[in-house]
Amino acid sequence: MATRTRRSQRRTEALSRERIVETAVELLDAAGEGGLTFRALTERLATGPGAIYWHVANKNELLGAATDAVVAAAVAPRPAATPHSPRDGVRAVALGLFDAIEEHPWLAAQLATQLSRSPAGSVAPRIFESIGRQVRALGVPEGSWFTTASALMHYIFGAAGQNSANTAGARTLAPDVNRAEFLDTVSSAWEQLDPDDYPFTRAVANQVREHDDREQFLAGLDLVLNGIAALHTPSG
Amino acid sequence: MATRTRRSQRRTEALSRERIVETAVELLDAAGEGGLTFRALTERLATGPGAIYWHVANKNELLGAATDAVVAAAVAPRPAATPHSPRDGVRAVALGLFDAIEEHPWLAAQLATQLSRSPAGSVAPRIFESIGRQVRALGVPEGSWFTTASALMHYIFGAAGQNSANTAGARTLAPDVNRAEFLDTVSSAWEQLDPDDYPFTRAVANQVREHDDREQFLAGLDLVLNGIAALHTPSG
DNA sequence: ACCTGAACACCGTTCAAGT
DNA sequence: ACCTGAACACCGTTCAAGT
Repeated sequence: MATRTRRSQRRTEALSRERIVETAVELLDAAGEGGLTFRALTERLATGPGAIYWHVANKNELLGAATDAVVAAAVAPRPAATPHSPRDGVRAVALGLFDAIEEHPWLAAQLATQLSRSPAGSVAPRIFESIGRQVRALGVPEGSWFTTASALMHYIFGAAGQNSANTAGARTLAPDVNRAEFLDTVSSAWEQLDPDDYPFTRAVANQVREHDDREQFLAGLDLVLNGIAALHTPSG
Repeated sequence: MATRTRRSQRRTEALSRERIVETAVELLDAAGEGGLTFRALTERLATGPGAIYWHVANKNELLGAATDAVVAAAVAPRPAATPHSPRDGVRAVALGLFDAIEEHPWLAAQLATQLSRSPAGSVAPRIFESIGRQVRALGVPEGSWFTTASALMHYIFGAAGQNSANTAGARTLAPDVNRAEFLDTVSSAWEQLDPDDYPFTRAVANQVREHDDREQFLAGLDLVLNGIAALHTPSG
């Protein structure tokens, strides 16, 4: 059923698990994992801690529910977009997760934590299904589905996580420092590393400064897609 | 265990930042992130919180130092092993990180958190340099170094993180349940998903049960390596 | 310089009591 | 069934005081 968020009349709305989760996501977005406390929650929802505990078992479950809600929205197929090719399908799913992690920087660490706590939960299958359908569309033989989908998922998680790290890092440094300035800081720090210990890192420091996150994410994704194609080319 | 076990010999050793970090790693290994508290630390080190704060600024810094210590050990080149091929070099570095995350399950989430807090810190360059040297050895042209090394690092982080999730998950379920039984549980859960919503995930549920983590990790790594080779083959 | 330990503010969680 | 809010155990951190 379609659930619509109505931002008016918040205070008169009845307390519900859904509204608690929604508020939790807002608090996480606003101030990171440290921003989600039961006190902040009770204040925003104008209630007591006992009321929240009636709807959710504990903070871990709440974090899990917040993670699931955001992931579900991220991998939900967009109505208008029908991909022209299987590769575009993979890119669409990947960018959906990439954007979600960028929009909710707390998500990367939470995915690692939540997947470890309950991989049989709803988050892992949701993501896996979404990626897997594209793998099937790529023409990968069934015996390789699991390995291929896993490899894609791992690349996407790793890359999106690192990317959100850059976004979050830029925020941590200073509120008014934008991403370009932040990358500039990292690049400069890398340029000043010991030449004997860090020759490679120093050599690419300049590429750090100039790179575009999205472009790089897609370039890496293409690397993985090429590897998949190399294994399963029909012509041989 | 209600009785506190304190190694009396410890007390005679001088307190140092190094010993604090070492003890922090032990606590993290034993009980996860929740196991690292200043109270547990003071008990083990037979001291007061003020003494610890003389050596480390706060808990975040301590977590960062613990992460760095473990990563440094993981990417340190092993004396005996000289890889036979560039690909073997990549595999060696990747497996070093893979094993470290498996041995220290808290590491995956900490890497995500710590890299976001200070990407200009020591952890990111350490890992990047280690992977980058292998990328250079692979013969990748310099203009693609950053993208290629990033893609490899992202895959490794994502895969190793997911893998540690399985290890940690097995521990969470029950102390005496081993990994095979845990994967069996996940597999069964996936088999019971809604056929309309999760056709792909249900189809691969059996591959979840049968897969070997290390094999799958290396198979995915080869996928990425094949993709890299496809872009930069000097001749066929 | 290095350490002690009581004290403080804040956190997640509980529960007898209300509607 | 759903909510209130005081209370509890525990946490990270501080700081006047000691050596």
